[in-house]
Amino acid sequence: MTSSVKHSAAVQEAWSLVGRLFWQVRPRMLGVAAELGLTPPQMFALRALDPEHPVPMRELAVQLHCDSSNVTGLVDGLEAQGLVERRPDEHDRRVRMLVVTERGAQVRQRINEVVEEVPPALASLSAGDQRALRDILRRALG
Amino acid sequence: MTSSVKHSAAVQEAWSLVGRLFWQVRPRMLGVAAELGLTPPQMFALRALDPEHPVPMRELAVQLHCDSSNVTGLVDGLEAQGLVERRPDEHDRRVRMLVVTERGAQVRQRINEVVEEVPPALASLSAGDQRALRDILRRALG
DNA sequence: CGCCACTAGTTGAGGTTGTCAACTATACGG
DNA sequence: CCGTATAGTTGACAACCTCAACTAGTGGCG
Repeated sequence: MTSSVKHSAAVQEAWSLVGRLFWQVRPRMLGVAAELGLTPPQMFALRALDPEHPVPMRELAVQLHCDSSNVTGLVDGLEAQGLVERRPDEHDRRVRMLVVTERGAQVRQRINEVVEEVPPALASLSAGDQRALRDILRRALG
Repeated sequence: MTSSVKHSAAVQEAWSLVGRLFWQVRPRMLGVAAELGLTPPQMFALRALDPEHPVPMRELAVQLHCDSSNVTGLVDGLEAQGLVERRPDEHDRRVRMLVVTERGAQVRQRINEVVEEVPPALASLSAGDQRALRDILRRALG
């Protein structure tokens, strides 16, 4: 379905280097999940939630690109560990709002610390390169 | 365990933008796996193999950062679809070399086309930015 | 009001992933 | 030749993920 599109050799190589970057970071992600007693999907789910703004379960399913029934299980796990609560919605009795608990917020914070940890390859760049990289990516992603 | 390290705001933001890039691409990855009748892990496994240079199963386990017993199952799946063959090694009768079949190589090619497809955000950069991006990432990843 | 189509979430079946522990077969050093 | 180490498989078990079926609740429309 996806068709081959012509790309410059430069951007092609850049993209492949970005791929290597992510591959390098993968073990760290799995590590923090294990450290916190979460499975990777549970970790992504918690990270996708916002402690300030509860959302319906459906919303989480959309953000994770998965089926609602899958979210049921994920949330079961998070709720069992006291990281998230299902709270009935006031206006629509069908929906359950996902509320991040106090402890859930702490765990989520810890996850974010690790996820946002800049990989050594990037950290070792010169200050100028770091700024240039940021500026280019800003232009790319708006 | 992983501790917070000081990073410049610039590289921090750059890294977070890279994260957004990957999130954008995820659906495409899942899509091509489905299109080819593969599960994502099977797809990664096939992609990790080199049609030119067969490797022992152990080697694949290392590259995928997973247990050998897991590789057994993955390879079972790929072999059942005729994409990979287990071939005895000449020098060590314990090891099975993983040989990508003709059809396996075609499927792998298709996977790579999609994986290497540069996301629109990067493709829309100016030629100069594309080259600069490549050069910076080269310096980062050596 | 009363029907009907639609939506949120759960449940259960079924296939896959991933880990660990136990096992077989083979290699290799002393 | 014996002991230790390694490659791969198997089985048990927990989790993921999708689909189809179901319940409960919503909201439009005659």
